[in-house]
Amino acid sequence: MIDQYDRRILRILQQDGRITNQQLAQQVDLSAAACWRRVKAMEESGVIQRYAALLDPRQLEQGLTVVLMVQLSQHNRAYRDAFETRVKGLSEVLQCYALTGNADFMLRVQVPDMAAYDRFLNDNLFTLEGVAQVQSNFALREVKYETAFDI
Amino acid sequence: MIDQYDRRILRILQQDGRITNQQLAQQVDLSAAACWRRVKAMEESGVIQRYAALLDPRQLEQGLTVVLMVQLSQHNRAYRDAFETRVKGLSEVLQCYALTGNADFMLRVQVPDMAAYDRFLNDNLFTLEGVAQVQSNFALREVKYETAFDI
DNA sequence: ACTGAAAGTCGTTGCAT
DNA sequence: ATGCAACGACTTTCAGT
Repeated sequence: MIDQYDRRILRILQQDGRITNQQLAQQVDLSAAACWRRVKAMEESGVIQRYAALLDPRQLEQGLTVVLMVQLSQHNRAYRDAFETRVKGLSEVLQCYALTGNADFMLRVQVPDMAAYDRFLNDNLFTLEGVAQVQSNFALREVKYETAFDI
Repeated sequence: MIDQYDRRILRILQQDGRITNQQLAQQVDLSAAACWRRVKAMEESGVIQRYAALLDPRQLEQGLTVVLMVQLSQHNRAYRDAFETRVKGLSEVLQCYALTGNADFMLRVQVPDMAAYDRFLNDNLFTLEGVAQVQSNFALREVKYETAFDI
């Protein structure tokens, strides 16, 4: 089970995924070897899923964020699976959740500009059977973007 | 400016933020020193914002994801700033975007369970002046979660 | 800008507790 | 589970192109 040492390790790694093992060990007050073994065990068990560099989309010409609410026309398995499989394969879709409420799915899409978004919709979403409604909400501002949650 | 070498470096770092500089250099076909300087320059300029370990919320008792749509009663600066400042300070709120469309904001909140979400709403959101409507959409499933976008 | 080499630091394993 | 010690691997800097 995960104990307080693990939690402290995770809290730090969420904020700095590239901290050296030695520094990490020092901060959580363990020997380097003990700390290292704990991190490896959590990578193995999937508690730590992966490490990522987080980039600035605006500096990389991917500055348009769109939040989409999608409704399917019927809630059968075929439409749902087709939609989810498509979504997983689209590199513009960074996040997708199946939701309770009016909309069936929420998507976050990251594209360079409106022209690219237009293409994205026409080529990838409107071509899908069973997509009844798509509401596009454009991000005026990113108020907060955090990957770290409470542990 | 960012060139093709930088792009290749970024693509790899998005997927594996803990790759060693040596491996990275080998994969992009640069010497270790050249690769290292490019990475440092991109960290300096903010193209690389930070490195993060991505964890599994379900294994850490933070398994309830909620997508909130929030409307303010008036669109003046005071209400908006109060809301945004509050949101930035709440560790349960991992993402928040100011949006076009009916809702003014979309929030993604990560909590352990419904009881915690109830507390979150009552303590942090309903206490704010100027919040006219809050629609909570609970995530049934995480279809996709990606931090990497096209470069 | 780049490479190659040098020096210092770190990761990783084996062993003992 | 842990710490210590050793070795190989890696990061980082610097001189030279």
